Order: sequence, then structure tokens, then C-alpha cells
Amino acid sequence: MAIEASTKPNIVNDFDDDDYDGPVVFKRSNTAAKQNQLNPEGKRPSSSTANGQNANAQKGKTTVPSSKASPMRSPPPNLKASSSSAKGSPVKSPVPNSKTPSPLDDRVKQSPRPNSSTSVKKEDDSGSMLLKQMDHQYLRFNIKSAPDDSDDEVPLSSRFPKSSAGTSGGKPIFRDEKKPLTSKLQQNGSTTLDKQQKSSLGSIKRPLDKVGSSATSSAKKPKVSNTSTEMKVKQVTVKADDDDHIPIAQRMKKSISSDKKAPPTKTTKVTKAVSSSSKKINKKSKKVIKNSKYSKSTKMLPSSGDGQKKWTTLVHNGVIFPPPYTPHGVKMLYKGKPVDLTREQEEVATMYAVMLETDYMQKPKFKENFWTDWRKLLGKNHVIQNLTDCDFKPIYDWHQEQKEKKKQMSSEEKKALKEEKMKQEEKYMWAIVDGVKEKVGNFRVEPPGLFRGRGEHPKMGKLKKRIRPSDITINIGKDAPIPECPIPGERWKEVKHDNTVTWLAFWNDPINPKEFKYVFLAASSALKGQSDKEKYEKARKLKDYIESIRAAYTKGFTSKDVTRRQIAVATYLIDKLALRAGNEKDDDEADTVGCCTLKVGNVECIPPNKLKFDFLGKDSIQYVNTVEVELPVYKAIGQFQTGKKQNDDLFDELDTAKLNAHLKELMPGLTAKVFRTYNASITLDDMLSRGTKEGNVAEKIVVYNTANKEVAIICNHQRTVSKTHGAQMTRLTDKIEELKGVLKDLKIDLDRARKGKPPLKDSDGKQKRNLTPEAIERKIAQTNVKIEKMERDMKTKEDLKTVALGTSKINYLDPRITVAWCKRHEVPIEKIFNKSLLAKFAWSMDVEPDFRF
DNA sequence: ATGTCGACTTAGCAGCAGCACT
DNA sequence: AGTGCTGCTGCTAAGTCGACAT
Repeated sequence: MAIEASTKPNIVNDFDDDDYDGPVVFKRSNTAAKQNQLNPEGKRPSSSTANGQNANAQKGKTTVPSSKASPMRSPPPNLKASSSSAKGSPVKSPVPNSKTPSPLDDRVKQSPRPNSSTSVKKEDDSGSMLLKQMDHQYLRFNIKSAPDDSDDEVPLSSRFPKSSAGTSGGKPIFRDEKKPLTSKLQQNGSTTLDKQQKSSLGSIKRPLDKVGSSATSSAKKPKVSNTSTEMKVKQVTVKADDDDHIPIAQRMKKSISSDKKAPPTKTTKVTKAVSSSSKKINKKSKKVIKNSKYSKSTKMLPSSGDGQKKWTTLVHNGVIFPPPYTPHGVKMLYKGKPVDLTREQEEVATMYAVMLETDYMQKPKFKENFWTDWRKLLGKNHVIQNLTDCDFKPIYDWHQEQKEKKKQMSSEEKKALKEEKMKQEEKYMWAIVDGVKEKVGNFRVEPPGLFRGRGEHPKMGKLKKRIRPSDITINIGKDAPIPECPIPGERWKEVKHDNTVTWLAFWNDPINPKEFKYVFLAASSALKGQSDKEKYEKARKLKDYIESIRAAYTKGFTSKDVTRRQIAVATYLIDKLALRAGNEKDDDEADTVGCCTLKVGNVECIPPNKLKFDFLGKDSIQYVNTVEVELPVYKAIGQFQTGKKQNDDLFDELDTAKLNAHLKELMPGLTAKVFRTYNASITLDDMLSRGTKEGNVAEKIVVYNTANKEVAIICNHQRTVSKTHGAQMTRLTDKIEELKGVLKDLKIDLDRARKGKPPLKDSDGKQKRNLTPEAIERKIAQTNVKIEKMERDMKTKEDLKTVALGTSKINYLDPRITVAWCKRHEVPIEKIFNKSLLAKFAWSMDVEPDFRF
């Protein structure tokens, strides 16, 4: 318990969740909470500090004070332009059918198992299969004797092998010291890194567990076309689709089990030659692959360190392009008269027309940028000389009609269309990475459109031109067939064979040509899973260092050296408030900040020792929070502000490079963002452990969601209030009132029934049925339950209206915490993770029930 | 030391399917 | 059958951060 209250800020706490008595975590002060209320339109109010000091405050928004005090902390509001806009992807016509057989298809065809190569069904199959297997998993940890009715060839036990997951750190854990920031309640018995865990640590060393242990230097090599030094590697010829419907973790287990326990059922020919350099690394995986009927390389992924080999063989089919523009011929008006437009002019006009009802139309910058780009297409001498006199309504109406038509299609027609699309896209959906079929994340090239920057983005409205094959660089295995260019007569810009990166293709961002758009594998891929796991392992490692790090920065608060002092305070804010690092930004980006780029005007000192933060962060989401801090921090901030203007940098001696360089001295691999992961995950772990009581599954899920919400608030994950929120609340209120009326009548009836009188007539004047007092009592009880449930639902809805729970689930919460908790408390994992999360977190499913972050 | 590039993660929102409710 | 709501999925913008260049 070395991290004592004195080193922590006494963060204002108005947390009074009635049903949660877990740790006390970051609280927004009432001040902040009040500001966080949304205005009646559901839009987020502007952060208007009294002295107008929000250096980033957006113009034209008004603060609407809270009308009610929510018992839960409200998240900070955001200033994000609430774009209720329809996504203006104009006119989608069917993708031309490409009959070209793909290399991937070839491999698929070789598969002895036919099922997986058929397109449309596949995803469904894989989906249901996934869930099915998860069910089994649940059965396994809940009903141990449940018979297994699938995957007969793999013993249940080996499909859920013991794992060393979560046991990577050999250091003893002093959990009390690693509590989430503000939560310092003691935790009995939580220090037990139990025996199973400990023993598994020593027993099975899985490559996936090796985190930050890359032996080789991480020196990044220059990106040249083919940096791989290894010898030729024959591309895999694999029945890669054998198990593409099986979550990776389970596929891994199959490999293990067949490797270790089950006799090999079949031999697969895979990598024919492996480079000498990669031989060592891949020795085990080779064996696994050999002995398994499933080609599995995931067991032995190389460490994902920079400049390291990420894959040995890579096969894919490139990318698919949006269909060419189909002109509609609907004429827009200029000064009331129809105008003839060329195909290209019409295309861009349509992009604008479909956005007519969005908030972007209120933004002069959007219009200005659009006009500049469209004008170039129109030419100086075009009839259209300004945007003001343009009437895009006819095109807008046409578009609405199209939408309506689409909506009116019968479900058969819709289904047929969907299947057709699937058929065309099937071959692009998959890649084979080291013999394993993996989903590709974004294989569709971004269609042209108008740039929809968030917040006050200086480039909003600019034309995002169409991407052509000649813009695209493909990255693929040396011996894999080069994907055929899907547009006849055109060709790729370049084809690389760089196995130190994970992208399959990229092009330059048309809005910001010095930036790139990449095509990556999907989140469910082993490659992504690997780095995800490494991320969480790094965050867990921080647990072992956090005490000394906090002690160090506390010392730094009073350092004579300004830079040191700034580093200390910045680290403190990143740790305490989960702020982002805050890289420098260009003038052609939205004006948002993170920790290192905070402006003087973003922080207000409120005597004696409170700080009020008010700034626009990532995605122009407003962060408003008033926190009580230790006096030295308060004083230091005051010093940093002295003699500066509102818009000057608060940390003028600091940038993210310096900060991260410093953090690296404290812990290998430590950067600012690790604190967010760490604080999010440890908060979840802590709140779950403390908050879960005996009860039914529903009650436990409430505990989980409360913790999830807490994390979302810490990380400032917000969402816009849905347009229908107000109406929904009204409806619920009405219903509750109605039920209360019913309750009242029932009580009267009960009274009368006890006296032997008949019940009152109902609202229609009809005589109600005679009931016994007992029956009426039962009815009363039922109605009460109904009312309570509705009131609870209403409260939850209100509490969560601005909080986005998903982001933290996807990016910040170590899934092993969740999986282990589900196992401990017999909560089906599907109640917490949806299908795609189950796939993404497949690597975490075998965690021991006693895993603690 | 600073700027830029390149690769990757993190983020909110639109659209839609499917379900519940009336 | 119509309507409203919810959660999922895809999309793509906007961050972080390491490494290289200057």
C-alpha cells in the first residue's frame, strides 16, 4: 500500500450509484456533470467557460445548463458537430461481375472440404459456428459434464487447454498498489496469483505470450520493395478453408491438441521451404502445421516488433473498386433554370445534393471547399458562377426516391441483391497468411465523395477523388500470384513483397496526399490478435511499475527544472485523467488537443486546488472535467500558465516524443497510451471483482455494464444522443404513469374485494371481473415489478445516452478480464461479447477463471 | 533536436436487419 | 402489418508512435 492518498489527487467524487459499492473511481465534479448535460435537442452544448477560455471551443454553440441532476456521473459533453447526416454515398449500382478466378479461389478449390468455399453461406456458417463453439465453451466452464456434440475429433479438454495467458509477469503482484487511480479501497485476497496460474506460467510457454521479449533489435529497416532476407518461400498450398469458420483460439487449440494429445489425422502440405532465418522461429509452428489437419501458424507468430517479419507467405486478391458512376440525368437548377452538367460535374453535384439535409450545410467551410473543388470541374466560364444560386433539390429528391424504392423492395429482392454482391466480393474477403485463411478488414476501395471531417475541419467538403488501380500499391507474398487488376486496361501502381508490414494494399489519401489509406486484415485475424494481446500484456506490465512511476512524477512536481516539472505534471494528467498524449497538429487539421498540446486556456485553476479542463480532444469531442488535485500540481499548472496567452501551449517545453522518451526510461516500451489501457482494464477488473455479488445473470450483467460505463467515462467515450431519445423518454414516462394509474385502481379494488364489494368499472365503463383479494394482490405485485423495471430501464437509458460503451470494450478492456469473470460467475460470454468481439478476442477464450489483470 | 514519414490503433456514426411491441 | 428500437457492421476519420531524415 505504498501508493497512498497523498500521491493521488483527491478527485471530486459524486458517484453514488445505488447498486454498486465497488471502488471509487474518477469522478466528474458536479460542475462538470452539470455542464455535461445535453440540451433539449440532444445536441451537446458548447463548452463556454466564463472567460471564453476554451481555446478550442467551437463557435455558435450554446451551453444549456443541466435541468436535472443525474444520480450517476454524467460524462463530459462534447462539442462535436452532431451530424445527423445520412451517409452520402451516392448511387450505388451493382458491382460488375468479375469472373476472374482468384488465386485464393484456386486454393480453396483444392480443399478437400467443400463447404467453406461457397460464398454467401460461408459467413453465416462461420458465424453460427462460432457462436456454437462459444456455447460449448460456456458449457464447459459452467456445466462441466455437458456432452460435446460438435467437433468430435477434438477432445473437449484439448480445445480449451490450459493457458499461460495472463501469467506472463513473474513478479509478485501487490494489487493494492495497482488499483485504478482513485480506487484505493483494500481488496482482500486479491493478491493471490493462484497456484494454477503460477504453475501454468512455468509450464506452457506459448509464443503468443512472449510479449516485448523480441530478442532481435527493433531497428526499422528502410521500406524497400522486398526486404526479406530469407530464401525463397514457396507459397502455401493449403486447404486453408478447412477451419475458417473456427475461431482462431480454438483453431490454435486444435493444433495443440492434435500436436500434443490427439493423433494427427491428416498431414497438410504447407510451407515447402522456409528461410534459414525464420526456420528457428517457425520450428514449432511447422511441427504444429504438419501434425495438424489444420494449417496453423498462429501458434508461432513472430513477435510483432517493428521491422520484424510479420508473415512468411501472404496470398490475397487485392481490392475491389466501387462501380463507376451512373449518371441519372436529373437536372439541378441554377437561378431557377435547369442546368446541363457533364457526367463528372453531375457526379460531384450529386455528392453535394445528398448531403442537403445534413449539418454540414450549416458550415460555411464545407460549402466553400466544395465550391472550390466543384468549380474546377465546372470551369471558369460555366453557367454556374456561384453556389448560392444553385438548387440541388431536384437531385436530392431523386436520391430520396431511390432510397425509398430500395426500401420498398421485397425481402427476396433484397436478399438476391445481397447475394449477388457477396458473390462478387467473396474472393476479396479473404487472405491466406502463412497458410491460414483470414478475413480482410477493408477490401473495398473508398468511393469518391465529399470529405466529412469532424469538428471544424478545415478541409471538410473537399472532393475526395476516385481511387484508381494506378493509385494502389499491393503487398503480397513473393511467390503468390499478383492479384489481377479488376479494372480492365489499368494496372496497379506497384507490387511489393514486404513481410515486415501487415498491410495488403495502400493508396494515398486524396484529401491529404502525404497520408495513406491501408488495407489490413480484419480484427479477428491472428496478426491483429497477436498485437492486441501484446498491447494488454504491456499494460499489465505497467502494474509492476506504476507505483514507482507515480512516486517519480510526484517528486517531479517540485523539480527546479521546468521541463522535468512539465513532464511530471503531464504524466500525472495522463495517468489520472487518462488523457491522450497529444501530438502536434497541422493547420490543415481540426484544432484539437491532447495532454502535451493543451493550451493555457484549456485549464482553469479554481482555488484552492481544483483544475477545470475544457478542451476538444480526438474527433473534436469535448472534454470537460473539474478535478481536485494535489497542491503541487495545482501550483505547477499555475506556473506554466504565468505570463502566457490563452492560446499558448501549457506545456511549452514538452512534446509527445520527449514525454514518451521519458516514459521509456521508466518502463521498457511504455508510452502515454499504455496508461489508458492500463487504467481502463484495471478499473474493470477491480470493479468486477468488488462489485459482483450473488445473483442472477441479469444482475451480474448490470455490474459489468456499470464497470464498462465507468471506463467509458474515464476515457471520455461519447456518442451523440439519438434523435428519438426525448420521445423515447416521454413514452416511457407516459407508460409508467399509466401503470401507476392501474396500480391505484387495483388498490381500490383490493380494498373493495376485502369488503366483499365488486371491483370498480374500468375506464371504458365496463364492469371488471371479480377477483379474490389474493389475485388482486398478485396483480399489484406484478404491476409494481413492471413499474420498477421500466423505471430502471429509463434511468439506464438516460445515464447512457451520451456514453459509448463499445469503444472501450473493443480497444481498452483486456478481454481476459471479461472472459475470466464470465467463467467465475457463470455468465455466458455471449452476453458480453457479440459475434465480432468473440472472433476478435478468440485468443483470450482459454484464460483461467482466476485471471486478474 | 526537430520534422516528416509510415504503419498501425482508436474513434464515432450511418445504415440496416431483425426483433419487440402494438 | 406497421412502427419503433436496438445492436451490429461497415466505413473512414483521427489519433499514436517508432524510425528515419535533416
